[in-house]
Amino acid sequence: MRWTRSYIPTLKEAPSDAEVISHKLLLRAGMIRRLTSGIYTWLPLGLRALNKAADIVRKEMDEAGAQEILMPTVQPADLWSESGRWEKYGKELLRFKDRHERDYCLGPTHEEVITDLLRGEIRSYRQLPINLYQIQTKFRDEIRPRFGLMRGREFLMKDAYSFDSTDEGADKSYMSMRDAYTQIFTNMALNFRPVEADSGAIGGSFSHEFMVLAETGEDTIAACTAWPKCSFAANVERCAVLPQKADTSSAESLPMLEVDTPHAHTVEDIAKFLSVNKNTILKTLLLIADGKPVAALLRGDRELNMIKLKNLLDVEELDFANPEQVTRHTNAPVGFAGPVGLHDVKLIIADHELNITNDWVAGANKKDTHVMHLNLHRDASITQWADIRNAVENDPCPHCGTALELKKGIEVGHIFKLGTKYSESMKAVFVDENGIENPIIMGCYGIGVSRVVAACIEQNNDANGIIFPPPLAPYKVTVINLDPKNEAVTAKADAIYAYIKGKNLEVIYDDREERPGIKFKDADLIGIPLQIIIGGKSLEKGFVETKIRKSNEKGQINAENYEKEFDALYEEMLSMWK
RNA sequence: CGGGACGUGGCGCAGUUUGGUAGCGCACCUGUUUUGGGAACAGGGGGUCGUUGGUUCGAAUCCAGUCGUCCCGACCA
Repeated sequence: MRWTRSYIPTLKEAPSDAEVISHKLLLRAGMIRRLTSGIYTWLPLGLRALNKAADIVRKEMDEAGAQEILMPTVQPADLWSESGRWEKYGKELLRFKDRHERDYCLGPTHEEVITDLLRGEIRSYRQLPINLYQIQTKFRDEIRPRFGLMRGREFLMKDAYSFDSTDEGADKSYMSMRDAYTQIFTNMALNFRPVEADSGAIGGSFSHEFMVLAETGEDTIAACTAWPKCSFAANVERCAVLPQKADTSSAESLPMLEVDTPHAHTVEDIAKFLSVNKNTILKTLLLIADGKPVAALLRGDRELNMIKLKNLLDVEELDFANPEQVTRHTNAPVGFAGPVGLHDVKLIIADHELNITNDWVAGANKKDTHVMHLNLHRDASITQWADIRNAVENDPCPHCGTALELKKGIEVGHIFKLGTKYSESMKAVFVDENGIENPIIMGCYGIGVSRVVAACIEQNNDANGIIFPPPLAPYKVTVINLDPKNEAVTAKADAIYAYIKGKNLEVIYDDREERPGIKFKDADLIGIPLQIIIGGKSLEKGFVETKIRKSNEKGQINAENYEKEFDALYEEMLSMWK
């Protein structure tokens, strides 16, 4: 493709509303433009990268035995009522009515549609297993779209759904998708990790996320430092924290003692006021779980993990209590809650880490007062000891005990074993060998294709722009004609361009009548892996210049017999990404 | 939804405090000279100052509403 015939509107400066690097570079490189919040147009260069990602996904899905279909974007409300999600899904589901006042939504995901499709087709176990997927535009009315493509409202997603007649079969389907995903992200030359994840609103029994490691990631993952010997990695949301040995040495501790702590209502304040470390303070958080008050006890320097607590209590809604509720249940303003004397709070959950000592500082449920030497076993009545805090750096790995480290990640893929959640509510059944009707066992598997492009750029860039890995690069090579008015230069550039095109490599030929500086800057910005530069000065000396974007390695190849040298250079560039 | 910031030619910004009829850099058009890391000079085109209403002789500027965008928190590919 000649640059003069393509539409690549690069920008010298990024629009001020772009914050993260991938968003800025996508805009500057002329790959995307914003239409409205969280909704983007893909320009030619960007679309090429997007299609590369989609093609890699498609190839591996087909390889894994899945078959591509295409489902509608607009979905009828009835289906969502059947699964129960019309009520449950919330505002993220964009709803609207047609001219007959019938309710519809834009599909944020397609479990309902695919289940509806297959319940009409599948009768017998002989028709299973089956795995269908699509690469299609999704719409989720996100609370806060941000970071350009990273969290858009409209985005391209690959979603696959597996249907099995047995549990073992479903596990096999799941594992095969896990392998396919690993292959897909490997083929994209991304630095990623599969991690254990929470199954969230989609439901189901277990799931893994695929995380691209990047500083700007919105998720935090806890990974075992013994990698790759131990492969454990989990979203901190669900990373188990193992109980530690109880410390019984201080069992005969001092009697509990009230102390005045005027105006000290944060852990910080109390630590300062009493000159103690935050980890000797016990904090008591009041929450409302499906309308009932719950107290969660944690070490002062820890964070409550709402997901763990929610799963433990098995409730629909879990929220922090508001100040009035706190006052009602503790007889004190916010900041003085403690585990002793919470009469109408029936559920008191203590993080099992609190076992390590029997000497705590805690709130006294009285204004401006705390207690010292609190012994939870002696002084409080704990409903349950459990793992309810977020994992932190250096916690032991749940698999091997080695220290964990925390890393930032961008979620680009998520796989779920759904079980019979949808097949039961929507009556998708089959008849087994014994003539008995059973619900189909399902799995669902997603990849954020447009997010992959953003994540790739987050991971591969420098001060000059994008550094595309060859598998996702819109073009593999760029031929830069530094002086289009110079006949000798142009003849050579044309010839090299034709040669590379003839090899079936995608090549963008910068034939613009611009100053060299502009072309160098643009080539770096759009991140094409290999640059071939033809200019008057070097051509007179009998060579053309080359630059590998990733290593910034500059070289030259013979201008007369460039074929072999080019081929070798191209291979060298590819090997840098292996 | 709560908290914060912003809205002025395509992009980046100044001007708003203290009202007087819109400016700078980049980009664009014409010409000349240039031509190896975002050229120089000269000339030129383009803006209902997000929008609505109010105050005023006069509003980008003051007041009120409204729309939009971005950032920080609960969601998810």
